[in-house]
Amino acid sequence: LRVTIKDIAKKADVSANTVSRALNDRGEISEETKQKVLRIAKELGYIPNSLARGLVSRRTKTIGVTVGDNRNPYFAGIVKAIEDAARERGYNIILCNTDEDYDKEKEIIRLLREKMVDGLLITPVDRKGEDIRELRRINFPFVLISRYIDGLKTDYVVNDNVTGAYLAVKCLIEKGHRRIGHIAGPSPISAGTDRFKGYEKALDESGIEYDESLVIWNNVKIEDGQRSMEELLKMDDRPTAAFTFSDYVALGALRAIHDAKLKIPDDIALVGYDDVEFSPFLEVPLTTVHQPRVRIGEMATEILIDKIEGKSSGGTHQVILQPELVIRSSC
Amino acid sequence: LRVTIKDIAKKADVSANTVSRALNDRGEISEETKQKVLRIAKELGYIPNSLARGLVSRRTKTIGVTVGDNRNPYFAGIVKAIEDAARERGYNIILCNTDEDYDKEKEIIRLLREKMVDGLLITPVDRKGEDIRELRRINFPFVLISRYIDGLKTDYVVNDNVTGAYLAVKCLIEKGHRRIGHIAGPSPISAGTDRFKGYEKALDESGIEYDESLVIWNNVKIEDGQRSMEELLKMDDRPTAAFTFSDYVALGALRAIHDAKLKIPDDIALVGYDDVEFSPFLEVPLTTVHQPRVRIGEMATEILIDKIEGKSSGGTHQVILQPELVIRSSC
DNA sequence: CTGTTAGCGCATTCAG
DNA sequence: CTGAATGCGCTAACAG
Repeated sequence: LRVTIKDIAKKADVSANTVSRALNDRGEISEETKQKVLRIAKELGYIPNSLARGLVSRRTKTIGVTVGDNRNPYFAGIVKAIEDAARERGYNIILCNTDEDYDKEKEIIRLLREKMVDGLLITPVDRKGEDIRELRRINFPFVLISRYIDGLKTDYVVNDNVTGAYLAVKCLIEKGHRRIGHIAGPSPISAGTDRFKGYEKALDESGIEYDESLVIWNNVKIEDGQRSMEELLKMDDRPTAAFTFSDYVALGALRAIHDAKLKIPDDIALVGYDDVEFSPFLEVPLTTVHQPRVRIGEMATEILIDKIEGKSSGGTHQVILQPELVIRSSC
Repeated sequence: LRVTIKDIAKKADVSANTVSRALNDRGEISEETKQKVLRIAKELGYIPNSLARGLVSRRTKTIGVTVGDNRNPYFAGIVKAIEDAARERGYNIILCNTDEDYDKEKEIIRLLREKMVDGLLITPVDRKGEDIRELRRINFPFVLISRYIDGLKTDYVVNDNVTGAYLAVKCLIEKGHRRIGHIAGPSPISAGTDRFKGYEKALDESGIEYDESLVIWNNVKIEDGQRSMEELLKMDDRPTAAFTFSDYVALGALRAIHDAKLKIPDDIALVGYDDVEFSPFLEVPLTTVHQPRVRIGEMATEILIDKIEGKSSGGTHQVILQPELVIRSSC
């Protein structure tokens, strides 16, 4: 079916090896035969077979990428940056969604290793991350994105979620809010607990007592945000403000607020996290915490590929970017 | 380095072949040796090598996916649906962004064929699509998504863009608008010209003369939408309404309108296309045309994998879904 | 400068 | 029921 170097060899009346040399422009070969082989290869519409090549070179030039859900514009931006950076260096990406499910993540990583990806870019779904620790143990190349694993000394590119959340909630407090809800992320995710810590810290610093009933965990999807905000709103002593785990989740919160015919920020103030594309354009422009998605994706990719190709400067790369509060009208 | 069936064979004191049989649960093999092999494989932490397997089976269980830009929520939704459906059937996806560039698309398709993907899910960037025609010619499995190639009888899943756009513009006309701008997509893309046709048709039907200066082509990114809307707004006889190629592009238009301190829909009405996640939550909820992204992604994936696995019911699958106008407050 | 040999890891003949 | 041989397409090592 597909034309191989053997076919070219036959037609060019040389050995398969010579064809290989011509195509890869490697080893000694006369300009004449090289040109001849190249010409015939083109005539025959030759396309190399990466499987065969990878089998011997032990390189596939593809990296695995796992994110929670590529529809979340935060992840979408990172994935785009990764894909651009990877292709720039000759790599493709296999994209997988974990849906923030640990078993799924484990399965995905196993599958990606079967496919012999050269490395992994992972947004781990669990701070414990036994699967990730295993990767570390066997020295498989990977870089964590946006989240880390407790006590694991490994490469990652994250942002300072504690500080980011702290800034967000402090902004709310400065506007006079004392009862502030938190529509939190999943607690197994480092970004979830870190943003919660920032929330706690801001309250604590202002002498506001922490009220457990104001924190609803495990919000990842839009519907999660809606349900949680509905819950917050039907409290007897409902909060006057809320900090959501992400802008994406805030979309659901927005719907709940809208359905309850409440006004932002007068009835309830809102602050998100991530600063995604749509955030400035919402019904009321969303105050949020900015993260440089392009840089995050690019850096993680560069670190990973350098490591794969042995160009790593040694040592572990632990990048912690400083987030930035973007104040708009929702608070 | 990595443990192979040979390693297992040695330890289990059987031939490599027997190991292969045990692992794949195929061929005759005694329950006893099978269990033994399986146990040892697990002990050694064996992970099969898909490259080797693919080299002989001529199957990689991975499909290539190209979209314009995975950050556009429309594509993001489709990609998520594809990934889910593909994994359900044991496939992974290699995701590539074309940035709506034909040369990039060509290069991507070549690369994906090198990687021996079993099939391709493509959002082609050009109605002429010589590269796609070539795929058809050699009978390589692929399904087009959201767009088609002129006169090419091949599988695709699209929506009726002419009708969708027609409905959108008619809605504007019914509100009394006569000068309606069109922030159009790229003209080489079938969806771009088809939505333009729908626009023209609606005008024509209402006896509104077509004014070329009201149509600005080639809008794909948010900034494109902004620039084009700015252009529309600074016209002497500026339009009182506009129809944008996509909701994503409408985001940019929104910024331009906002910067010009104009009100929607009073100063200028707006209608988009796609009905993405954020559309109901914008400053003024966006009237738009709904497309079922999950179904589109799922169907395309099913059709492709059926074809790959020879389960195709024969004939070409040309699915044209009917779009639905979703009226909100922007018009 | 070029051809021959061997092997990457696995699955598929075919013998036994 | 199991083992030995062969080959997928390509590259690397060694001859010539």
